[in-house]
Formats: sequence, C-alpha cells, structure tokens
Amino acid sequence: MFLRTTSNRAPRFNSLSDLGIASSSNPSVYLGELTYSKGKEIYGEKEPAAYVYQVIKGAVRTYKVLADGRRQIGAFHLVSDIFGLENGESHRFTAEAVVATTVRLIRRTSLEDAAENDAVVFHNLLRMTAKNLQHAENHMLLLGRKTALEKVAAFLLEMDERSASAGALSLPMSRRDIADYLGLTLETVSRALSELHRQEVLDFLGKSQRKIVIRDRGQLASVGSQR
Amino acid sequence: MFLRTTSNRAPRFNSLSDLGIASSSNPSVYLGELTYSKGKEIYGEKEPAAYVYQVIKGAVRTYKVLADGRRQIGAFHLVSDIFGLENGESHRFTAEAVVATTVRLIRRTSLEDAAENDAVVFHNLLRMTAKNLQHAENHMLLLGRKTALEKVAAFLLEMDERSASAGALSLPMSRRDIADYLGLTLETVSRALSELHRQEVLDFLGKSQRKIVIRDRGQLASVGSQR
DNA sequence: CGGGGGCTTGAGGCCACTCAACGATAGTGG
DNA sequence: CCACTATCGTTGAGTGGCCTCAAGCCCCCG
Repeated sequence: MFLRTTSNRAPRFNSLSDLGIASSSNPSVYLGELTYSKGKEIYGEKEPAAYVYQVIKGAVRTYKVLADGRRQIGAFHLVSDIFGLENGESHRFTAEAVVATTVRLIRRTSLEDAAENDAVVFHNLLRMTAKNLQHAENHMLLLGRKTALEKVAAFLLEMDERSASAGALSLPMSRRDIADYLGLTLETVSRALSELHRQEVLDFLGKSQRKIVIRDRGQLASVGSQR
Repeated sequence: MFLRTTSNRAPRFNSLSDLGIASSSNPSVYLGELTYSKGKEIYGEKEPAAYVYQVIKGAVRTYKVLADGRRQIGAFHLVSDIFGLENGESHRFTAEAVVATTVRLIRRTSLEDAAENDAVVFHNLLRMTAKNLQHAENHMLLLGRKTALEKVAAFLLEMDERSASAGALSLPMSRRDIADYLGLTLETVSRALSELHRQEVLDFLGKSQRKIVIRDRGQLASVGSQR
C-alpha cells in the first residue's frame, strides 16, 4: 500500500476572513444564510453566478454530468469552505447539499466591489483560485493513474486532513458520492473500504503511528489508537 | 459516438500581451529565449519557480509522477501558451519539451512587480489561473468518466480547437504522451485512433459538417473535406 | 411494521491493460 | 551510401481489475 499522512497539516485559506473581507472598507458583504435539506440543489451548472457561498453547517458536492448521466464530482465542500467562486459569469458545476446544510451567501457584485477597492481581497481571490487549481491538479493524477484501492485510501486521507475533529473522521457522503468523486462505482468503493477494514488499516498505523477512526455516515466503522 | 465541434472557437487569453505586460509601467520584463531539444526538462516538480515561460516554437508537456513511475500529464502547451505560472514558491509539475522547443522567459519577480504596479496585469494573472482551473475541471470529468474512445476523440477535438492552423491538425506528441494525458495506455490510444480512422471519423463529418485532418507526427494520417 | 434507501457481497462479463511480435522511420557510425 | 540500431506505432492474444447485475441485510422513518 501507498498511504502516508502528512505530519504537518497544510494551512487552509478558505474562510471568509481569509478572503480579506473583514479588512475591507466595504461594510456589509454578507447577505444572510440559507438552509438546504439533503440532496437539494444550491445552484445548477451554467446558471448565472450571482452569489458565492460558504458552508456554515453540513457538506456540499459540486459536480458535472455527461449527457447520459455519468457524473464527476469535482470537490466536496465542508464547514468553513467557500464554493461557487467563478471568474466567468456562470457556474461551471452543479452544487447540491450532501446532508442538511446551511450556507452563508455573499453577493458576487459585493465581492467584486470589495476586490476593486481592496488589494488584499483581490489578492486572496487569486490565492483561493490557485488553491482550487492545485486540488484539481492533484485530483487529475488520482483519477488518471491510481488504482481503486489507492483512490479510496487517498480519499480517506484527504478527508481526515480536512476534517477539523481530531478524534474521528466523518464521511457524510454516500458511497455513490465517493465513487463519483473517485471515478469508480459505488460497489468498488464499498469493496475497497471492506478491504481496508480487513487489513485493519495497517498502513495508516504502520507508516504514521496513527490509525484513522472512520465515522462513516454516523456509524463508528473502525476504531483504533489515535495519533 | 459523442463528438461535437464548437462552431465558435473560444477566445484565448494566453499571450504575454494578454497578461497586460505590454501596458505595464515596467519596461523590460522579458529576459530572453531558451531552446530545449526533444525530451529535455525545462523545470522539475518542486523546484523553486524562478521563471514563467511562453512557448515560442514547439510544444511542452507538464506532468506529475507517482513513486513507481506512473505519469499523469496535466496539460500540453502549444505555441503562444504560457506555462509555469505558480502562486506558490515552487513548481507543481515537471515541464519537458515534447519536440525541439523555444521558450521565452519572464522572471517571476518582474511579473510580480508588474502585477503590483498595474491592476490590469494582476487581473490577468487571476484570469489565467481561472482558465487553467477550468481546463483542469473539464479534464477531471474526462479522466473520471469517459471511455477510451471518448477520451481520444475529446483529445483530438481539443487539439483541433487549440491549433492555429486551419488545414490540418498536428499532433507533435507521442502515443505515450497522449496516453498519459488521457489516463490510458499507449496501445489503447493507438487502437482508438485506428478505430476512428476505420470509421472514417464519421461523427466529425456527420455532426459538424467538418472532417478533421490529422497531421500525425508529420505524417498525413487522415484526409477529408475541410470545414 | 412495511417501505425505501443505502451498504455489502457474490457471480459473471467486459473494457482496458499486459505482454509480445513485427513493421516503419529516423538517427548513427562505418 | 548503407547497414545497424533505437524509437515509435500498430496489431494480436490473453489477462485482470473494475463494472454490471443481482440478492440480501440493516437502518431509518413514516
């Protein structure tokens, strides 16, 4: 196996304060919050991009679909993540709530005004776009060249790295979602997870002195020594 | 089959003048040109990003590799394309000349200075990063969800769209390069191309009143009515 | 408690991969 | 100028990893 955990977690630049709006001269950028129940669409691909969103509670998937329904999830957005930031006029993905989700809205024009007046905001817009690009670049390597088991293991590590909770890793999304993120079928994802359980996630333990505790859709699926 | 050509070609924003440097107050941004012979490395992954490059002649591939040598090409850069633009301190890909290639160098610090002093340059930096992101997003869909034949067809369409020459489409890169770009093996790419020839690229003709002429590594591989 | 959605597991099939042979082409040195 | 070699591309045969189809279980939720 090929797993490795990063000893130091990468800094994250995805809160609104990281956008620099807090330091902006523009006073009221936030529009309010909206709550979507499980599976509800937040915006559709090619819709005009009127808002930028931040996840307050829950989780969001953004995806593209082919004409015959094949779906590729580009990213999952967890609490504090910003999504829906477009440089063009319209959204390039569809966004849906994975579970019951609350998002904060920022009017796109407000953000643009803030960026116009504040170089820091503008700078952070570029940094966020670059961060999204970096994620996509790494994901291309995964989609194009990794095996099913490697994909699932990388997914677990990514989610672990991103989740704030130290104790257990929570996976709010379904097997189908994971599959569509990794370019697999849900059955293959299920088999890979079973395989990792069967191996008692030995590599997580062996290489990093750490076993990931997976809180899988609320169910405690695998428990081990922590950190 | 699933091919479609865009009737209107998308505008391209990848020349240095598009970066806005021409309008910059900074006078001498260009450093000079370098020529690399076929297969030579221009920069390596994780190397400090001292320069940004523009292809003057030839073609460049940028890729990541796994520990065991599996390779994923993220993009091909053709004449006039800019590559090596990083927001972090180091390159996230390795760049190599596909064929004998001349590149123009821009010192990274010069570009940053120009961006600092000129909002237009900065704006274009963001736009270019967003364009790269969009390409990566589309490529994730291809890598994760398209069949071998669809991948190769999409590749031909992309190259056709990007190549300046109206008559024939030239493919300077090897089968292995194409395979590593599409997440396939070189044999599968070869078979898919043979299959498209066998079908006389019917769908290119049928759906768009247009047949693509493929100039494959210098050899005229497929000829048909043009536009 | 019945229905439905999500997850797991098994059996079989297929698409892309692997291994291999061969031809064409370009570059190299005698 | 011509073997010689290396590289690249094509094609065939066989394999295997992931997909497809299907059954059954569990849990949630009305």
